[in-house]
Amino acid sequence: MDRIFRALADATRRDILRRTLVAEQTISDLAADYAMSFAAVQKHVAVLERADLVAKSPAGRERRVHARPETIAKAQALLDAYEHLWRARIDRLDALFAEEHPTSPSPPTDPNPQPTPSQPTP
Amino acid sequence: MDRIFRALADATRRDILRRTLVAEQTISDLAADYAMSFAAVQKHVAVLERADLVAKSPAGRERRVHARPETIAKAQALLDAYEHLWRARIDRLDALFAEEHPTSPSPPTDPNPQPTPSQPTP
DNA sequence: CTAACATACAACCATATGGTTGTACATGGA
DNA sequence: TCCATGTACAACCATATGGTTGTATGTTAG
Repeated sequence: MDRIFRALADATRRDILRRTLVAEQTISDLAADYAMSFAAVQKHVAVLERADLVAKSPAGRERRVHARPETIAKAQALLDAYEHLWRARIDRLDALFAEEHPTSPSPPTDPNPQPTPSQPTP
Repeated sequence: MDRIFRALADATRRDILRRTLVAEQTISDLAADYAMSFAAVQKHVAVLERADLVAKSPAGRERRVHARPETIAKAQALLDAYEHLWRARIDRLDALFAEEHPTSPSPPTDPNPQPTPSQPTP
C-alpha cells in the first residue's frame, strides 16, 4: 500500500497512469511529452510498475505499458474504509445525541464542528 | 494532491489518520502507541496536517487532532476519475468490437487481457 | 510559585527519491 | 548487413524524508 500511494504522489506518474488507463503506451510515447529525460520517465514507469499500478508487455523492441485498474481499486478500497470509519463515528455521535434528546427526531446536522461543505482547493 | 498521496504513503500516518477518523486524539495519545519518539509522531502529524488530512484544534495545553474526511474525498474523487477513464476505454473497445461483429450481440469478455472483474468500488 | 506535562522546533544524520549523463544491448527497416 | 530506434541499467548528484536528541515555551496541578 505504501508503494501504491507513493507512486500516486507525483504528478508525472499520475499523468502516466491516466494515459495508460486510456490506452497502452510505449515508454517512448510517454517520454515524448514530458520535459525530462527518457531515463527519468523510465524510472517513473518503474515506480508505477513496482506498485503494480501498471505492467509492461514486451512487443518487439518496444514495451507496451498498460494500467492495472485492480490496483487502483485497492487504493479505493482503503479510502472507502476510511470513509466508513468516519460515517460510523457520525452515527455513534448521532445515536448519543438522540439518546440525550429523545423527543427530537434526528438533527439534520452533526454536532461536530467539521465544515464538510467548504472545499477550498479544487 | 501530491501532498495527500504522499501523506498516505506511510503506514504510521495511515494509522494516525484511521485513529483520528474514529475519534479525536492528542499528539501524546497517538505517540504512546508507536515505537518511535514523540517528535517523530509529531512530524507525521505535521505531514498529515500539511496535506489537510487532519487538523489540530488547541485545547488547553493539548492539541486535539481530528481527520478531515473532505480531503480523503478528494483522493477518492481522483481514483474514481481513473476508474471512469478505464470504463470509458472498455466501452470504446466494446463498441469497436460490436462494429466489427454486428451480428454478435455483445461478447462477454473484452478483447483486452485486463481482468476487469475485480472492481470492488461501484 | 513551582514542578510536571504537552507541545513546538531546531540541528543533525542516514537513506530514499528524482533527476542527470553515459553505456550497452536487442530489434526492425533500408 | 548496417544503422537508427527503443529500452535497460549504472553511476552520480542535489534534495527530500524519516528518524534521532536537545532545548524552549506555554499550561495545568499541587
